[in-house]
Amino acid sequence: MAVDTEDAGARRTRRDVQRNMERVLQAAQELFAERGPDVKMEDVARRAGVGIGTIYRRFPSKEQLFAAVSAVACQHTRHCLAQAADDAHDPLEKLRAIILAQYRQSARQAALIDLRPDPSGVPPDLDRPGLYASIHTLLARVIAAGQRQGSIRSGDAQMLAAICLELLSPRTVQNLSRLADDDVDAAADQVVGFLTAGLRS
Amino acid sequence: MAVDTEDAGARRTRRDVQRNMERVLQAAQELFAERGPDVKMEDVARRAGVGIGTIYRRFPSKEQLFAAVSAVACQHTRHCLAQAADDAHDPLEKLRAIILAQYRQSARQAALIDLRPDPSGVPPDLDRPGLYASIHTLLARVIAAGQRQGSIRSGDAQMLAAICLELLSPRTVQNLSRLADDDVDAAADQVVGFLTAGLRS
Amino acid sequence: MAVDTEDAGARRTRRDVQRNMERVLQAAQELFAERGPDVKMEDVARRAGVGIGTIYRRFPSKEQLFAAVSAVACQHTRHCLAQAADDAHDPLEKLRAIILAQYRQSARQAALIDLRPDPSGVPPDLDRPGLYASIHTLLARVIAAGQRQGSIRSGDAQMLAAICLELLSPRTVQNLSRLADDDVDAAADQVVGFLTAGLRS
Amino acid sequence: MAVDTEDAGARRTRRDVQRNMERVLQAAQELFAERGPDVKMEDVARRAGVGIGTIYRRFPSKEQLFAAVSAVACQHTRHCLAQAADDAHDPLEKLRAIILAQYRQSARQAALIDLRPDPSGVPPDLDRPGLYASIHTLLARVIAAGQRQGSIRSGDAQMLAAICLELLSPRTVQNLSRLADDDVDAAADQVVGFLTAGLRS
DNA sequence: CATGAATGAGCCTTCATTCAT
DNA sequence: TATGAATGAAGGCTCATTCAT
Repeated sequence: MAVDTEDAGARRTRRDVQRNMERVLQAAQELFAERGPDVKMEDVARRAGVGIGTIYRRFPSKEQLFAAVSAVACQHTRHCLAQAADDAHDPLEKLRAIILAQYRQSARQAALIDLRPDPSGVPPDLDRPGLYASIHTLLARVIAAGQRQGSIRSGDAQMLAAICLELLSPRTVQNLSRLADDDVDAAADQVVGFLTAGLRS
Repeated sequence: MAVDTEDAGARRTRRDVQRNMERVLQAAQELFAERGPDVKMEDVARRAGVGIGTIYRRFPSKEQLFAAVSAVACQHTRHCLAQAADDAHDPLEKLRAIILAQYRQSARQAALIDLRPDPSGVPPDLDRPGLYASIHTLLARVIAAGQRQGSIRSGDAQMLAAICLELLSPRTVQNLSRLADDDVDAAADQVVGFLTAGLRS
Repeated sequence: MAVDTEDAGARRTRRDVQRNMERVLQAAQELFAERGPDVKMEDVARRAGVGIGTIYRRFPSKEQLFAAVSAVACQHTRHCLAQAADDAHDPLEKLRAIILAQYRQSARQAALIDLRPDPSGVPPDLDRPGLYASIHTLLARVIAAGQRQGSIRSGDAQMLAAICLELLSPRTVQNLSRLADDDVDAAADQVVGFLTAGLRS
Repeated sequence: MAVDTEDAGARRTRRDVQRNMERVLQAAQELFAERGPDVKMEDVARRAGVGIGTIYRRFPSKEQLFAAVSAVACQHTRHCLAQAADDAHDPLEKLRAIILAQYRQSARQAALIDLRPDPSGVPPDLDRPGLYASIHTLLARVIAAGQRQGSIRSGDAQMLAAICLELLSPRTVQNLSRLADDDVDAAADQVVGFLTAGLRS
């Protein structure tokens, strides 16, 4: 029984810790998305409902917290986009699904991650380069497949994929969604219509 | 004679002042473009070759310096784009010219200004909203004209204009140019091809 | 049986507690000696193999832990030196024994305590002043005895004792031992020779 | 005249800056001596009568301020001791002069620098190692000279010099001076008497 | 009683802004 | 008027201490 009690205690503690870290990541994600990387650590702590020390226990610096947030969001994004691509068979349909996935995430308040290469290239950002490469490759393959089967007009698939990526950047998603009265599906439809018109052969 | 000397001094001073301000704006524009709005005022001063005090004499705060840089660049951009629109008669040609103008500016090392609305809306940015509105209106009118004459496919002209604007953002311009081996004309051609395909009816 | 069990448990617990405290004192002593008073409580806890909470249960503050370490080491040092003084009859021999005792402690990795008065006087250090006074008195008496019997040259016994103490400070012991290739007996011999030459009448 | 005025202005400014830095070094020296390296930068600034920013303008970190203080004091100390050694011809007299110099500095409130090797060896301390080596060499030579001419007893000159250095450490100087009712000359005399008795052949 | 996660005051450092020269 | 030294508020981070488990 003593053993059981101890185990339960240990398990409970660990669950709390786990939940605190999730709260921190969530708060950081929201604030970074809302106000950029210049948010104060204290603000992150406040929104997470913890003390600053708690953040620093797991993330030794602001930079690393930012990187962690980025990594988490990246994995999520990659997963969503790959999933969307898998769920459709026609290349144009795949593209449409990918775009809708990204636009709908903003409606779900899920953090959007910037999928574009960073021209300044300053922060290594852990997984970001890998993410960019994999997403870019994913899109380029889908487009190339469409070109081979004739449903997408010819042209540099790399460049066309890059253009798609630009139209999936967080700010673009937000701007276009806002212009469509926050009806992300409408915004996505416009973009999809535009893209497919622009890509179709 | 005393008067003459003073006059000469005053005139020279005025010319120096003028030149100093131009240097400051130039330096600020470059640094803001290179490293974002977090550059230090001292760095701006150093690159401009003046003391910090000199900057503060004309621009009472960093925010206002930033706004001034923005305003200058905006005016330039608006001028270029309006010019490009005037020089062509067919709506699609106008669009093509506008896009080329923006892409070529980055090749000329001229600072690109972000023409998109800022979703965070944080900085008042003096002239920016006006610029955005006028550019957006310009594009929407060109597109609407194309729709009326049948050369551009139907759809929400506001939204289509917004999509165009997203593809003219500094980072997009840089990313796509880089992907085309810094051949901005090639990048612009791809985008133009894409846009016209996407817009054409 | 319940009683027996509880008793056994209590006894075992008490033994554990005892051992934990010894470990904590040992770890603190080592770390204070190695890295000065700026060691982190967490490092002490880690080396002791306990949680920080365990330290705070017995020592309500870092200062008190430091004082406790000091007190323990002091008692040990005082014991060693008094012992050394008792084991010899000739005053000069007593001194020699005292010095050797202090130098050999450093070779045994035993923590050396600073026997000198602290000019800044900052930390109350519980027992330290008492220790200093008693050691100083001990040395002064040994020297005065030597002076009375003529084996030590005349002079202010207080001051001569103070000089001896300076040559017994931890850092001096370490520096001189190191210079003698870590041969503490050789270092002690040099100091003893020096001291006895300087003290002898 | 304009030129003159400007020059005067420039010179005056530079003099102020110079004086500020001297104040900072002075304040830092005093506080480091009084309370060790854990003083707050703000306290240094307050005692120097400047803002913290002013300190950071010249000394990019606390560590570097500390190093600068150390370096200044070192040069002064080395100068004093070398001077003292030059002013006497008999080796024993040289030693006496060196010791008096160090003891009298503490009376003059001049910062004493620790001339001994640091067993922990942690801080690089800019010039300190060089200082230690040069002082140690100086003392060893003086002692060796005394040994050659017979006025100092034989023994390891390196070790004897090290013992002298220990008796010249700031804390020793302060402790012994205090014990002699702050009569540093008396304290120095005792140490000199002790040393020469211990060194004389 | 032991644990170690959480806390937050406090320190070092930066940088926008002011002001004496 | 131009200069750049001085200022000090603010933010990142540490670590002694507390407390829920």
